[in-house]
Amino acid sequence: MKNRIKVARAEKSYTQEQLAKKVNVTRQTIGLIEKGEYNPTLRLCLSIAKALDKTLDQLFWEE
Amino acid sequence: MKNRIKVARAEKSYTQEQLAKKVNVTRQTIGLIEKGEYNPTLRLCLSIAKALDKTLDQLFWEE
DNA sequence: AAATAATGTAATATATATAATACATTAAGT
DNA sequence: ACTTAATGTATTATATATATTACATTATTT
Repeated sequence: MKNRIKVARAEKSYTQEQLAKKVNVTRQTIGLIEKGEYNPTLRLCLSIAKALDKTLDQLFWEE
Repeated sequence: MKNRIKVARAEKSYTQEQLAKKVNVTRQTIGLIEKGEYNPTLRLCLSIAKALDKTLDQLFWEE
């Protein structure tokens, strides 16, 4: 489950913990999602996208 | 978890069962997702989008 | 109208996303 | 170098996505 969350988060200068708090998950969850080792739910993907001012496609779509 | 799967599926003239088979879930799962009562995983959202020749944003993004 | 296909829906079971806690490591600030 | 912030990672627990089975209802076809 590759994605571009890490870069988008860096653009906003958020720490994993800050983003986690914004989307109501733990820092660990953000960390694992960024590593691509997680298969997050749509609701969480939508929250993350909005928190980072991106769309789903910008973060999760490929090709 | 509102979405536009049902319309996109109709455009392709797929039954719920046909779509389910393409993305390796049960018909019930597709039905519940279409009704918006489900919070599917990203992997499944990606599979559905590809099966229907849409992007994530086209199916799941709002505003 | 009868038969069949498609969809709705409910109950229980299983797989897995996420939480909670904890400790280790790396990066940044002083 | 030392201190602290940020991130990596592992373990166990919990919540929930999905499967399975089954039956009901609605739409379609003949």
